[in-house]
Amino acid sequence: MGKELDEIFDSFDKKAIFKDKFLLQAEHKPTAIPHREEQIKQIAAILAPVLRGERTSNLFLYGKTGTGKTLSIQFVRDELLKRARKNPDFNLRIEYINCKLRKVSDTEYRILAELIKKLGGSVPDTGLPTVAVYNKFIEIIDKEKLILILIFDEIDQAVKKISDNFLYNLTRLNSELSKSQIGVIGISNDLTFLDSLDPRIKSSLSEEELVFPPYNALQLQEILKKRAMFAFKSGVLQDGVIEKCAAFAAREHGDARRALDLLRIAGELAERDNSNKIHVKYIDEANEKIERDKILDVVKTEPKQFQLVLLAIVELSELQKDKKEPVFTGDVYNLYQELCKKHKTEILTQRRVSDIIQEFDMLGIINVRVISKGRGGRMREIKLVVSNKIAEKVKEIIHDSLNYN
DNA sequence: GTCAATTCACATGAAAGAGACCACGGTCTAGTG
DNA sequence: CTAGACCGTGGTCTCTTTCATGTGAATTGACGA
Repeated sequence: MGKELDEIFDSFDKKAIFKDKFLLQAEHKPTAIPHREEQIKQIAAILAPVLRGERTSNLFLYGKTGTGKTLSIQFVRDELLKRARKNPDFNLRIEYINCKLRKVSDTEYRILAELIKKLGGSVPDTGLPTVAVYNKFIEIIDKEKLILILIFDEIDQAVKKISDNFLYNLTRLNSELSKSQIGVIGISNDLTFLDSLDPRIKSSLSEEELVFPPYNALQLQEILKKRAMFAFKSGVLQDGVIEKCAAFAAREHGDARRALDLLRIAGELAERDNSNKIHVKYIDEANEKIERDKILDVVKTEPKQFQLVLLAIVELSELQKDKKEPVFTGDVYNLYQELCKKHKTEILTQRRVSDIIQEFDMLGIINVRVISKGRGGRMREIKLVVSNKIAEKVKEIIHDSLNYN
């Protein structure tokens, strides 16, 4: 056994593939962001007044995932902070909050708590009235002259969960501050988000707007090439690998992050195979692996009731596959009830299951469309978007986790 | 045949309850001098 | 006398139920050509 392990470790030691894998990881911040020069300049121009200690216009950024929004804004942020340090007249703080992380920001309370924590205060996780947290927030900010810029990434998620008067409160907060000033930057990948807002909030939040268009395949290639040059040893990339990665990602609305992930995982797969070259086939494998990991991870961590609902969906779509009939809400609910009985679990109402189905849609495991069959009623048409192989795996996992507790 | 009303099977919303967690302030207890 | 243990109250959170209202088009049925 020891010898075998040695072999495994040895082969990793040789590092046949990577020179610097970190360059391909999502956390890596490149020093240059290709094809985003224009946006960066504009952001900088909009935010520049903070260097004089003035409030900036609120700013709103759109763009699909992986179009460089977060990267660009963080780039500008770092530059601003670098400069502002030289000016002792006031404090500049730019805080970044990702509203997608559930633990951080499912509620108004938590977002505020998170902000306060970042600003050096502390708030209990629960127990205080929200108003008290607001007051504490204001108190902390207004202690001294502070120019505060709040960046809310994926702000649409937060608003969906909370309601938009959170944003209203926030934009109105300036009037309660005597010394300090707050600027808000919202980032959203839902292009229709602004339209769904209350007009008053909309106008105050989006004093400035900026759109990040998706990268096209050529741009993606360029980005990948730049990174790959330093991330991989020379000569490990087979011809066409970059092109294929770019093509895959371009299909996914020009998602650069996805492209980089693909490349990195393809590299890892090659490494595991003891290959010293990344072949095109590894890209396909990597693509599959990303999908699989994403879904299996979700499935594993989902609570029992969710798993039962998903199991019902998976089994039904299996049944219906030959007939080419899609699955509908009612079918799912019926089977779900049976499964609950079988596993001695209490049965949730249809109302709740309806919501659960919708959550699976948002997680990207199923595809949902509301259709009307005329007098036959109105319901969701549910399609599983995972391959058969993964669906099988999902079933296995759910069965396991249901039987073990 | 045509057109509006009807009807189905849910979707979608709003409100509120249950049970868990927690902070805060007050009261009680035990250890200390 | 004081620090810490121990309540009770009131707040939040998540998950869920209950009640209410909305909805798109197939079907129905009355109507007129």
